[in-house]
Amino acid sequence: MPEQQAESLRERKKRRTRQSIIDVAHALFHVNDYDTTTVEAIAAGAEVSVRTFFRYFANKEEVALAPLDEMGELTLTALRRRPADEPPLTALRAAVLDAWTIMSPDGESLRHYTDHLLPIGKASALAGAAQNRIVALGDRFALEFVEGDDAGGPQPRTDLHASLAAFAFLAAVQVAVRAWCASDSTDPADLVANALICLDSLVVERNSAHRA
Amino acid sequence: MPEQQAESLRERKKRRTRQSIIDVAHALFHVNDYDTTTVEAIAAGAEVSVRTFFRYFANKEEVALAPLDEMGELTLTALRRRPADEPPLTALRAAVLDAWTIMSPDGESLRHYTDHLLPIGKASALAGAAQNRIVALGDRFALEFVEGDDAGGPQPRTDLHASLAAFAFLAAVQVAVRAWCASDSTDPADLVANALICLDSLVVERNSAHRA
DNA sequence: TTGCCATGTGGCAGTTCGTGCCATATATTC
DNA sequence: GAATATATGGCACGAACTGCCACATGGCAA
Repeated sequence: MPEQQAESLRERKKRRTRQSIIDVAHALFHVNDYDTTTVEAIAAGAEVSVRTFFRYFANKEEVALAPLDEMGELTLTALRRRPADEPPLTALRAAVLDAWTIMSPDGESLRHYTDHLLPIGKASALAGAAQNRIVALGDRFALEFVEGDDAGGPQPRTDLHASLAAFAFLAAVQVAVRAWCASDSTDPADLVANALICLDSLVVERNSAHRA
Repeated sequence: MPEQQAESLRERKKRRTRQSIIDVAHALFHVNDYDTTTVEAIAAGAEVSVRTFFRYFANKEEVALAPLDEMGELTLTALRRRPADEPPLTALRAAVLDAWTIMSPDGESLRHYTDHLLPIGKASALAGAAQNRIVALGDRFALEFVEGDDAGGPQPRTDLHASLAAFAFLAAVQVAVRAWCASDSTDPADLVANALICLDSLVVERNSAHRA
């Protein structure tokens, strides 16, 4: 059998356990909220011990933000598929739209993503943790724009510009997401619309509205 | 006595206790690091009970980030002094430079600020909490650009643009701060230089460097 | 001064998150 | 089927908080 399953029984079990924990956790987050849901309850629901829970996830935040991480990976993958000579913001804009729409033709991926967005937006304790992940993601985005240059050493200017593009982009997405969470819409299309407004106005920001 | 002291004895004691906690905490953060410094040790150093510590600060992060909050307030004050017809990013850029330089002629304020920046940058646990404060600050910045308009109701487009300006600005500052923390410089002037690069390139981002 | 009231403080018990350690159970390999 | 590797569970423990109650201290009026 050439196309043997690469996953051993052990790995399959681990994968299922991990997914089970995620599912149970988010189900509980939906009923109660994040803060009042204890790790003990999640572990019990997933039929593992609390100790084992912490072997799969370093902390409670991590399981809550797992979907966000997934979307980050999707976007990073989409970014790497963009032509190498594209300006950073253009590439990032296209990448996130790819990750949100094209990469899930039925829109299920985006729906699955937005379903977990509200609980995150409501739990203020999660906002900080989410920002941590976003910073890490921004650094990886930035790397895409500097690596490949001749010298491997630090290039302050280039690094600054690459980081700036990445984090300005992430700021735009976050503004869109936060506005979407604050609105009473549950339609992912509204989120995309918000994101388009923000991303488009990012590059023409210098001409934007004046103060009140 | 018309110019009587507005502060009662009680308020003076509270202020001193609060400042004492902050000072002791940051001194300890400097010796050990943030994570290994216990609230118990801080409370003991400030000669208050742990219970009282938590009456002054909701959590350990809050005392660590107190200097950051101060600088945020300074910047917000500086922003409000800018002419009302200035474009958002221009006003924000001027405001933060004012807060960092002009508002403390001797540069002591900025030095005092940067002294606390390194410990924050090193403690990853603090990064998330810092982001929380920054988000709150961004919202207040954004309010400066929408309030005063005729209708008090929500104006999605305006809000999006105002928020975007605020958070893109904050992203630029953060990139500058992070780069400064990552470098081995302890000179506040280098931080200002970084910030200038980031803020200036933010408005011309569309013409910036291409991918590797 | 004396007394009353508001408020700041300390101590203690208890909950939750998170970790180190060790014994046990389950998978993999030979 | 034995030897080995790895996953799991249980327990004890530390640290961050919180609620509750008793006490002390400052502010104020008679």
